[in-house]
Amino acid sequence: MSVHSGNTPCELCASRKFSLFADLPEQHICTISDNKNLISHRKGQILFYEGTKPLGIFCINSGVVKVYKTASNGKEQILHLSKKGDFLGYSALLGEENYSNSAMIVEDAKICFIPKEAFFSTLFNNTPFFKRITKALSHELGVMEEKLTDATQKSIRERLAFVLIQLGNSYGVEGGENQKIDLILSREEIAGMVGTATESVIRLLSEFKKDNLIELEGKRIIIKDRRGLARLSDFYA
Amino acid sequence: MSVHSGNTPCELCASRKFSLFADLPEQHICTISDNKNLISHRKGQILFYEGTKPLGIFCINSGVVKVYKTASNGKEQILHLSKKGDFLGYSALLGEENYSNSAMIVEDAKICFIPKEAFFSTLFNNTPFFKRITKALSHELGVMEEKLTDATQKSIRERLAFVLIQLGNSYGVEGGENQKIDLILSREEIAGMVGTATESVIRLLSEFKKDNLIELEGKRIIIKDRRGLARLSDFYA
DNA sequence: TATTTCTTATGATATATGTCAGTCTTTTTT
DNA sequence: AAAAAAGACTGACATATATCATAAGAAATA
Repeated sequence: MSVHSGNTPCELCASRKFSLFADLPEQHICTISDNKNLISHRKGQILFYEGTKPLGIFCINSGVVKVYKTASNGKEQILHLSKKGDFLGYSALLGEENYSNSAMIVEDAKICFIPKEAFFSTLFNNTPFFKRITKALSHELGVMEEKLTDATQKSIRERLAFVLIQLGNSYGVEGGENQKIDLILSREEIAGMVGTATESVIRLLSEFKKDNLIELEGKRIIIKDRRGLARLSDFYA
Repeated sequence: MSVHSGNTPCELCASRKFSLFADLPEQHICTISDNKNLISHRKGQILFYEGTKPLGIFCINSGVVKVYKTASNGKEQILHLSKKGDFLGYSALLGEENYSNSAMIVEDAKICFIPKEAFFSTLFNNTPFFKRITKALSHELGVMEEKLTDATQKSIRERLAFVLIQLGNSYGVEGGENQKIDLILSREEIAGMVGTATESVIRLLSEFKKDNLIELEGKRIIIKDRRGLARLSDFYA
């Protein structure tokens, strides 16, 4: 974990255009920029732990982070994956609560930490920005409600198919007919995304492979029949 | 559904002290008050439908409302129950999206409708109020994440026990050793809260009764052994 | 009051999925 | 390169829970 203080000011940051900072006025960008800290993280490192006190927010410059909760049986439920341009940890800050979830690096990452003072000062002096943050929060809530509904009403097979489609959308690189998911997740992590046992994921993946829906290349998954997966996931019904 | 325009100004509303409007300054209370509309709703009526456009927020003065999503198999997943003092529909408004869920009256209710203009004007001219709304939103997100984790990692029995405890907390009236849940829900609705089939709820309830955890009085449920239920719901902790 | 409709309840049955155990493979460490 | 650890995979098995069917009870309607 290495600190690059003063590295790449936000004004010039390439991943800013993907973020909620996208159209922040010059003045506020500078407040943020002067206070941020770019840190490099390796796979497996923890960004924050459930139950601890948030001191600022994180803005992902590169890499992938999983945000998850640890259930009482010890298993991880992955709530979402975050990548370039995503903000992390603002919900705990705005909720004035300790983190309700944990975050771990899944793919080596460069992440800016913005202390809460700088974040809040920008937020409370810039209503449009505050609105955008609130909008993002509301959207996230809707997504989570959808996930809850899927979790209780859909089968594991349907949910796995859906997770694969989503991974394809976010991390897919096209190659002819196929779409390769360019992100390495363990089977256990995929199980954490679906909310099931690791063995079930393994079994269903080989089934999907047998049915020519996907291709397996070690840990890598290649989607061969996106529509087939969509049909399976009950996306339209 | 009857309209009582100008009924009980917010200044004098008894349920305001339970709400996010609790310490709004006089001036803003009046903006809200002058624009609101108190409407009486009967059980079964719909407040809003998933997919439609929000035009304002709802503030519950009395009664109970269920907020739910309809899954692709036609079953309802109840996301939460709302009562006196609760706000409804602000998430869709702030997210600038159509309603992501529906709301139906579960117990006859009096509900104020506040048009979005009045709500927004208060929100954007009163940062502390905006903060409180955002705080509520963040909290809701955390609760939803917890529900998702429970849904994937706990058994139906555990979840039902937990739902009963929560219903006791929110709608319980004490009576000696026991706690009567003073809210009439169909078994189907309880199933919707737990995220399971109606028959499973019925079966588990009679099991809980046999184990002397609860008492059944028609649709009404009386909690006899709260600690027993808690133990059941939180097996590992 | 009779009739219809909805809800609760119980039984029989099927099955998806979790758990446990063991092997093989890949990755990491020494 | 060898040893150790972690992860992927497969099989056997148990079971919680969904589904279907049917009946009794309650509530709504005529």
